[in-house]
Amino acid sequence: MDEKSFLSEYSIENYERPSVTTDIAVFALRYEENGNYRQNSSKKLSVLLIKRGEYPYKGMWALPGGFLRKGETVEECAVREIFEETSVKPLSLIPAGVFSKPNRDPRGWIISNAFASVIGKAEKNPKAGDDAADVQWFDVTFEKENNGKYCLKLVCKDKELVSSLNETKDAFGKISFEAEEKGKLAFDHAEIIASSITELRRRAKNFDIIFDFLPDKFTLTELQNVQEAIMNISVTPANFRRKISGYVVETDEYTQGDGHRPARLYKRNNL
Amino acid sequence: MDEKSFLSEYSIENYERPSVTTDIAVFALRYEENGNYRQNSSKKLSVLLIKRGEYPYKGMWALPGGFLRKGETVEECAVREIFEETSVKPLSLIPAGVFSKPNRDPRGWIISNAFASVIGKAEKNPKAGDDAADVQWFDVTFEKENNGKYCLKLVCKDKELVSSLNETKDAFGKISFEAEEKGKLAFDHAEIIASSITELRRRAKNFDIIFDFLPDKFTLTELQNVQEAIMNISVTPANFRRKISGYVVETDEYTQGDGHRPARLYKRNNL
DNA sequence: CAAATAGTGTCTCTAAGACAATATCAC
DNA sequence: GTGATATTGTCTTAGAGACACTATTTG
Repeated sequence: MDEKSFLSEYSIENYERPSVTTDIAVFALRYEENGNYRQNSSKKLSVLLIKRGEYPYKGMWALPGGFLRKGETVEECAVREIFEETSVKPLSLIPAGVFSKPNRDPRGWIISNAFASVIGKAEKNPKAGDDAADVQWFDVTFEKENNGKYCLKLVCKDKELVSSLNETKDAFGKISFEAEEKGKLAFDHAEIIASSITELRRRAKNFDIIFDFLPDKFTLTELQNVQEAIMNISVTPANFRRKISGYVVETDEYTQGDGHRPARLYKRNNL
Repeated sequence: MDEKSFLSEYSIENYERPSVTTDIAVFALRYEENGNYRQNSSKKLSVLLIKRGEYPYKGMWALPGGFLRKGETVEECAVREIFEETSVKPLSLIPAGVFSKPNRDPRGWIISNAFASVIGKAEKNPKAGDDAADVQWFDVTFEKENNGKYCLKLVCKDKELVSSLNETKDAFGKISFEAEEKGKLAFDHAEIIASSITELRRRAKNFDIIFDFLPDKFTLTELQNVQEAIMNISVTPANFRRKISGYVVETDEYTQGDGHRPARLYKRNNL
């Protein structure tokens, strides 16, 4: 028997198979005006959530996502699902882990490929797709508390979803999060969001994805605000500018009409 | 209708599903004696490959791996498959990407969760499992060449598997490898090995996984050799010792009978 | 002018890398 | 003693962080 005849007789149907999905934590910055004409808007990290219109977890909030189709990669699936459910096109796609615990989905054996994703300021006008009752941006805070637990807080106007997570290490030292209390979040999505933020922060540290949050041209202060919002830190401008200098190129353009000194616009240094 | 009755009527069988596998690049160090009683053995990074006993790719070399079973996570699947096929138990398991291109497997729609894994010196006596015709450790070199391409060379005694890969960036800037010429490696395993080595090197840089290559107690020179073998670099001992000092704890034991000054044994600093 | 942000200069401290020097064992 | 590795010390340089200072705009 040769390979060709082996393959013609081979039936993949003989084995039980799981369903495969992608879930995507889409991040953007929300700009909050503070009523003072000369003060810059403050920036908050926010994540896109869908209110589930169908069972299971009907009425609860969840990440956009859906089933992998034949002929597409998990990355293509992620982009398609984001667009179908929220009419938003992402600028980046960062693997955030595979979630495959046997009982993570009440519908059955379903494993999820998680991604963190970023869209710029301009494109953030989500429309709810067919399956979703609502789509909203939620402000994100994710912090370690004094008791060693992590608190994930998602806020949208009057709605507040709070989860408490433990950091766990498996036998191989891999760190992940386990939700002790997941608030009104569907499935294991609190854990996926926690992993996504961790991955996002790791990359923001080396200026890896901060550019995706901004238009082509931006001021260094804006860029600094992005990093600060993602990582929940505050940096001294002089030091930030020194560190970022190799990653950006200056243009001849400046901001205008802000009630204070204009700022030079920069572009990313694509090296 | 409530959630319970929704779930009782829900049939996951209505959707077409892929098969899901794990493939694991198991790494260890091979010690090469060089015939001089006072000289330390040199260390080479090696990866465990299986000679396929069945179609497809019968007779070619492949990574150990296999199908995900119901009730296990992808990590558990990886550990089980390594043990079944090679009788080896890994010390670490590092996600190295999800490979889901539609035609990556001639048997059909099969997506693979790749892992890089490490086993210590002691446990490296592989036995071939049922499906495998042979199991061998291959010395690994993986380098960027002058023409910008990457060369993956796997050597075991007289056998030499050479692959040439291009570094590709997808629309979102994610870097992966595409095999131009994959030698005698089955499936897309050249690409998986390339991604695994990249991930391994990234972690070795922060001393993240170098301890897994050694027994509990080790000398600092051994530890340095591990990092050098993985990353294909050479470091000045004085500088390595300073950098590693926070990650290790000294013991009162020393090596003996090596034909040169004894070395203090250290343990990992589990903090 | 006042308020706010933009941008520069400088000091300190740490860490990385290069390199030299000394210590200790087995034969 | 010789040849090998083990271990420590020192010099230089690059970079991070803290902080003070100057520059520029709009109402």
